[in-house]
Amino acid sequence: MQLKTLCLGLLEMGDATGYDIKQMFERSLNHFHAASYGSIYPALKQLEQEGHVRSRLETGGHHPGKRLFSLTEQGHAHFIESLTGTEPDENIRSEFLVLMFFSHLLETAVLEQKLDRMEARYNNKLEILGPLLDQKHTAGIRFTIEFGISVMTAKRDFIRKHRDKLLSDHKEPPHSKALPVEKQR
Amino acid sequence: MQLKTLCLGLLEMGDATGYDIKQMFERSLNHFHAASYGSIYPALKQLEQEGHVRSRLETGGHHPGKRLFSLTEQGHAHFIESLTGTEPDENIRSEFLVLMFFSHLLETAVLEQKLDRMEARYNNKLEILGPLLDQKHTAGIRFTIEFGISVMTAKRDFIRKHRDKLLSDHKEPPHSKALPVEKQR
DNA sequence: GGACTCATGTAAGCTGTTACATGATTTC
DNA sequence: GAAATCATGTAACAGCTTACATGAGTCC
Repeated sequence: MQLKTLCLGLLEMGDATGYDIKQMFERSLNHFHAASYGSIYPALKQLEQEGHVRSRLETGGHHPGKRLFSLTEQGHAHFIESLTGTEPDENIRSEFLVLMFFSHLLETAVLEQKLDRMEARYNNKLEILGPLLDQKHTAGIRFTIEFGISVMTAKRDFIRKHRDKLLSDHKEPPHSKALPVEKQR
Repeated sequence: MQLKTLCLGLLEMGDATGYDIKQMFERSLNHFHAASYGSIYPALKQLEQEGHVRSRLETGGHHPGKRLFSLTEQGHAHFIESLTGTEPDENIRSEFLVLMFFSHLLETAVLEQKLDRMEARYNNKLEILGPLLDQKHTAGIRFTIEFGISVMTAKRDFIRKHRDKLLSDHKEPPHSKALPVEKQR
């Protein structure tokens, strides 16, 4: 699924600026889809050329010059069609697991640091997801949040459970130069 | 992390052809990183230009013309450095969760189909991962397989647990045209 | 002899990121 | 008045996928 399609979907929830859409990505879709301004603004522009959205420049108010986008009938129809037609799937690219795959080539201290950082990262994501449950959501959105929490928890707990054994069984790789380990921020 | 770095890593396990590397991706890294021939062969070519790998054409044997790649000292050093320097992280792009996010816009039958297909997909991946545990692996590789199994299981079980409630609470979206649902393959 | 697996590679192009460039408004 | 947030956009280019093109060897 392209970003364009997703932008269309987010406009189903109400008119929004490019900035607003970026916020939604960061707040609600963060754990399963990212997007940058450099792709959002061009996507919106293209969608307008294709007639899927319309935009108007705000004149009064606090922020004159703001460009508010809204979905057209055509855009709505197109979105539903795309949704129905997309196969449920996932793309995962885990640098963490790559690191683990080659853990026998890492120094023990480095391996330990990677495990700890990843655990912290999962904890961090859980701390962001948790409070989202207090808000009102559609059943589907709630599903995505709870799904995210379940999966992050499984990942974090897996690290917690296997960390010590992995480290105690670990041997220093040959030719390791014992460089100082970069400090955790 | 770039594909080039990963190819270097796979060559740490022994000399290999581009084809072999593709096989490794499909067999062992499948659940956390994909790669196509169209990216593997150019990556290998570049790595050779950079002096990180060397290649020789097989002359005798069953497959003359096979190009076997091997890591150079420089390539090894570069790989270790890259590994040590990469932050443990993940990139997720889940079309499934996008679908769920907008589930209120899907017809009940379509939603049901998406959930079932995703569950089947997770089951499928579990069936591939399970037998990998019977083979001998480094502790790190075993970690990635078991991690994958834990996570896939959590995802599949989440769907199983929430499927019925989501479907029974679900309302047909307005203006749904009740098109026939594409049959499952 | 047909199907499948092994094996290599290129070209076009899609999709997105990073970094840059700018400026108004709000909060402290 | 400084910092943070709100707000829009572009240009360069990275990185990968898809589809194409080809051919030998193996299994049944």
